[in-house]
Amino acid sequence: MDSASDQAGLDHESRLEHGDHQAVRLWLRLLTCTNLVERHLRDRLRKEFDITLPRFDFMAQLAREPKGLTMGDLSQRMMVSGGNVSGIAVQLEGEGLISREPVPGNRRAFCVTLTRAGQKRFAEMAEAHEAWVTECLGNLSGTETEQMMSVLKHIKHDVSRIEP
Amino acid sequence: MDSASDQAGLDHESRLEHGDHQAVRLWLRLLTCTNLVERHLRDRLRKEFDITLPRFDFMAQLAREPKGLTMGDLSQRMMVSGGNVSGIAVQLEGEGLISREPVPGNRRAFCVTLTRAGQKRFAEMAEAHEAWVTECLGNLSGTETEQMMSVLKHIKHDVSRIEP
DNA sequence: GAAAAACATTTTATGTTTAAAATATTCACA
DNA sequence: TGTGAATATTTTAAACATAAAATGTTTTTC
Repeated sequence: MDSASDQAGLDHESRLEHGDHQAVRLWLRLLTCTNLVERHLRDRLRKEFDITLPRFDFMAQLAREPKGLTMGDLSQRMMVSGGNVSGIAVQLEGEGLISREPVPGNRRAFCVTLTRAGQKRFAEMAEAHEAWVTECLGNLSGTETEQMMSVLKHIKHDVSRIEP
Repeated sequence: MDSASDQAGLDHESRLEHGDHQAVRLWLRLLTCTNLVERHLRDRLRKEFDITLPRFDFMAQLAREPKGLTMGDLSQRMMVSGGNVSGIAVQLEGEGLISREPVPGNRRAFCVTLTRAGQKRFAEMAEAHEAWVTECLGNLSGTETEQMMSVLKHIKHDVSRIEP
């Protein structure tokens, strides 16, 4: 067992040298690359529209669902905690960009929607945002984009099988 | 004027439908997927070693450079702000995992290194970390991994050409 | 029908992250 | 030299994020 699973005599020290195995190297590059794009988008959103990325995401979710979403829906779609969503909602409501109205049949939940002002503001931001994303990822060939989409799907599948 | 002309809802709606262009969809999938893996690793690091991802990254950078790094080096390599690195360093120093010593010729800078205890602790964590990453990304075929590495390199190149 | 479980959200406490200001040191150069 | 620019780091303030507790509402179950 020892000699079989021991990587051909690689001891602890050389594991450090050669330790950056394929998967780890891929992970580091993936992380670096995503952070690079994310930072770029965040900086531009802040500079051009004075808004943060989480607030933009919040509005983006609502823009896709004109009928509105509950706080729980938003938490789930944004993949952040409920308390987090709650805090952002207070701010956006204070700025008049969203409204929270009680749901007729359920006094626990709120229905959150973009206000008219919120829709207008988001439309401007979304257009710019899409252009920035295209600037970052739009130079890939059709093949590259498809490969990327496919492999990411594969990764997502693998990871979600672990998580439970 | 309101009733007749203001029913331009279709315009807005169709923009939403066709608005998710290729680049944006790729970006959303990339972001989701990276966050999924990152969250998985963070949870396990916290559960198994009671350490945060940033602290682990901090130590990982030092493990690669036994001669030590300055705070600025660390900030740059970790791609986070200086203030952030500063805060983490205080904590790790308090736990005896790193040491900060003045640089002979430069009284501004510190040379940060892993202590003996830090090296030992990191080695344990790194082994588990690599296994977790392999669990997430190790099921890809050789072709998939190569495609991913190649496309990510392309993206990184494109983005860094924008930033200035 | 009342107690218990589940649900939806907010509050609280703690910690992370950033940008920007502050502090201190070194370098460039007229 | 001596003044200003550049460098290295820390501090500060605000936004973001989470987990856990608290609040109020609905549903289940006996």
